[in-house]
Amino acid sequence: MSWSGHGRGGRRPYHHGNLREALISAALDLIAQKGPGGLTFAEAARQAGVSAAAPYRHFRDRDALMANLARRGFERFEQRLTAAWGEGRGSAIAALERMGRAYLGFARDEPAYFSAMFEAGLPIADHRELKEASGRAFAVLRTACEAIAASSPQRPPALMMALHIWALSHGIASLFARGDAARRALPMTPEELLEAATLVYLQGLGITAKTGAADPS
Amino acid sequence: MSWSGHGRGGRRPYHHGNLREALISAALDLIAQKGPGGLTFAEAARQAGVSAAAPYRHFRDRDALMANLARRGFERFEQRLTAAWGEGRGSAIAALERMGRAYLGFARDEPAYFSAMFEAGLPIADHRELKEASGRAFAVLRTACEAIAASSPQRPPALMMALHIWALSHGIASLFARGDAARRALPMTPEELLEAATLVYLQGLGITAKTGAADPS
DNA sequence: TGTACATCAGTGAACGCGCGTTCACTGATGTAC
DNA sequence: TGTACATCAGTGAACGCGCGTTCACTGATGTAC
Repeated sequence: MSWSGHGRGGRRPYHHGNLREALISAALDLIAQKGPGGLTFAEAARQAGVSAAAPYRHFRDRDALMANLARRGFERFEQRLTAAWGEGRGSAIAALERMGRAYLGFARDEPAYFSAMFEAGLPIADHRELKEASGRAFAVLRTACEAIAASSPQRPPALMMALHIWALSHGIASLFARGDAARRALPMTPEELLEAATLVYLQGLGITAKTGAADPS
Repeated sequence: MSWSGHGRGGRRPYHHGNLREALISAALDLIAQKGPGGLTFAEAARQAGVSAAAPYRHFRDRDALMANLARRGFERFEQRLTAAWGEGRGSAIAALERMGRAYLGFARDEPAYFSAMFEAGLPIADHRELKEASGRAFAVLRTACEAIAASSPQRPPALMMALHIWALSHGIASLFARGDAARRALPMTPEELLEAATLVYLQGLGITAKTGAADPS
């Protein structure tokens, strides 16, 4: 980060050089520390080391910054889910378990993104970009469920499966796995809880693990 | 509400008479309209028609008011779940379905309470009253699961069942059933989604509806 | 039944603070010629 | 290669606003005698 260290000589350069990214990073810090309400334009500017007026060159207002955060969050989330799915490598069920762990891991490792995406009160219907980014992340889960449904004799509706798994993962993530102070205690790991629930659910659809990897015993 | 209408003569009485309740009611309005961050002491006082200093006679600060709201929310929630359970009337499974609908109904009808309970960022571990009230609400669900587990040949662990059903209900409630702008669209009712998921889950535990009331067909 | 007094629940003025936002400006950068 | 100029990304001062909080106060209520 040579542009922020600006080497020898104590003088800050007039141009920040990467203010947009610096504001986003500061905003994530603020949300992680104080929740979505703790994000203010003024404080983000201060943390980035610029005047209070500077952020207006990059974001229309606080809400635009928050929506940008949420969009980025959904993109990172999608990437993480896609990597976990890994084209169903191993077995589709093992891959679904990996996705579940990826969901929980995201809530734990990126509480600020999680908060911006799901708890900032952004009216998702009003932000097209946001709705689309959210849709792309969900599509990964749906693809996984389609693969599993296709190999099941009962042929359960994949959309329904995907919504169920999403809700289950989201419930566990927001109640028990989140990486901030609102996390509730649990007599086991969230991963164990989710894995057990998923296996019971799949069992209910007549789907059982074909590989040894995910045997419920 | 004769104490706020104060009949003939336009003069407001010096004493409000029920300020504590009025503040709580105003706070719920504010949260419902603008989210947890929209609750300020000053605005709540204004809506209740008193000076900005008056609330300090009843709550130490904004957080104390929020925590009080959350506690009341859990109590109402517990009542609603208890009523829905109704000692397992009908069949235990039918009663569990009623509880699921009660969960979603609460998120829809009382978005402000729901928000204060789950999204205000209160560190639940630090508020003993809150943790206990939350625990009592969860206990209702656990009781229901114990009844169902007891009548099942597999004897699944009731605590695990209760956590699964809680997470599932909570996920659907916060994503799709909440009564505010953050609700996501869904190609069915949240109730249908939850009922289907619950039946699949129970099926996975080897539990099927004994009465006709909840046949998955 | 009346009266004195303690207690309670409110007032309203005041203060400091931080935020959002605008404005004319200025320093730096990139580009056309 | 140099130079003029347009454009961009910041500054910093200023303003209004609403919030939190404290304070001495005052009006109303309840109770002891």
